[in-house]
Amino acid sequence: MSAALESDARMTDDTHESLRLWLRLLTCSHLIENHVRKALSAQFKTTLPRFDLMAQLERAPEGLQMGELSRRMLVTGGNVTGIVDQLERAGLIVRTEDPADRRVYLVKLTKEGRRLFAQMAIEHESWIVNLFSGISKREQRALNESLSHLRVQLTRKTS
Amino acid sequence: MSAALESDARMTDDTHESLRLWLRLLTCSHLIENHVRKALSAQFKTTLPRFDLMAQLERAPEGLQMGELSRRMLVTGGNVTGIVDQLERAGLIVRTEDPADRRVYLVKLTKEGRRLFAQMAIEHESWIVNLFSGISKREQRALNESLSHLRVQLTRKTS
DNA sequence: CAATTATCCTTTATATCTAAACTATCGAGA
DNA sequence: TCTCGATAGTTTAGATATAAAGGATAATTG
Repeated sequence: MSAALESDARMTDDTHESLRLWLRLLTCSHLIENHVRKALSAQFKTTLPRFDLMAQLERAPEGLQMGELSRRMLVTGGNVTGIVDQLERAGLIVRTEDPADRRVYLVKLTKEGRRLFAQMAIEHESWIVNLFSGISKREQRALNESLSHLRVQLTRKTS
Repeated sequence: MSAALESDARMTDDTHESLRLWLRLLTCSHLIENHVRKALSAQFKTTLPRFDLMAQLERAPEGLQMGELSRRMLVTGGNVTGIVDQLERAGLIVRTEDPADRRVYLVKLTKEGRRLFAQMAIEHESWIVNLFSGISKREQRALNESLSHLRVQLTRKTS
């Protein structure tokens, strides 16, 4: 991001390292995101947020509340409302009312949603495996370890 | 993303590792992005894409073409048009005409843009250093190394 | 139990973002 | 030169995004 100042004498080595790390993290994410977005659009006429939301629901067969979807997807509630509207209109998910708490919806995949997601997930797997195929399994494990650690720290610092 | 299928017997270890890696990469990016976005909004009433665009220009004092901004920021040309419009309206950048090629604009920071970006960059540095302060310098270096390698592979595979 | 506060979701206004179509200009050949 | 394909940038329509305000329901508390 502001690697613009990387050569600034004021910057310490730590600053240097952290800024570069952030820049690279963002670049890698965007490259993968753009690739997956195009593939989802070309092969399934759908979008990354919709796929992401369906993936969350696939992992939670009992259904999820709107707020829980918002937390897991790291986006605002209003955003979730919009994506759920689209997927519901397409018949891939349903809002189920909770008799115990009338403020709440339980969102679930429909049978058609589960069927379609299964197809998309298989393709998605192959795209990701291919994108990461250039780096060794040992290095992937090391990256996974470090990013897991980073995620914990970030969750602590940004919550 | 589709970690939904992580327990699927069909999945190899490689699939497992790559999917988890992609999921963690995306999560870390979003956590940092959201934090920086809120800080930019609160302290400078601006947005991440605008900051990003100004950072690109700061690194290129001679100015950049719209298309070059698009490539460096990993977003579409139409998107760059919109962000440049906003920043130009705010007096932070200017479109300069190129007499040699009338299709082209050279976009540059104004004096006010450079002044404001310098302030923002200092704050931005401190946010990033803080967010990464939970992991050791040695681990940051290792992450940097691996992500650099990954970026090369991704650029090859997604271009 | 009535009033207040908190929670859940949606709506609104605005800013990104993409894909695709469009305009203007350049450059390479016939 | 004239045409045609390539390049640079914008515009359009539609889907994500946010922040902030609003509406309904639940939970708390005096």
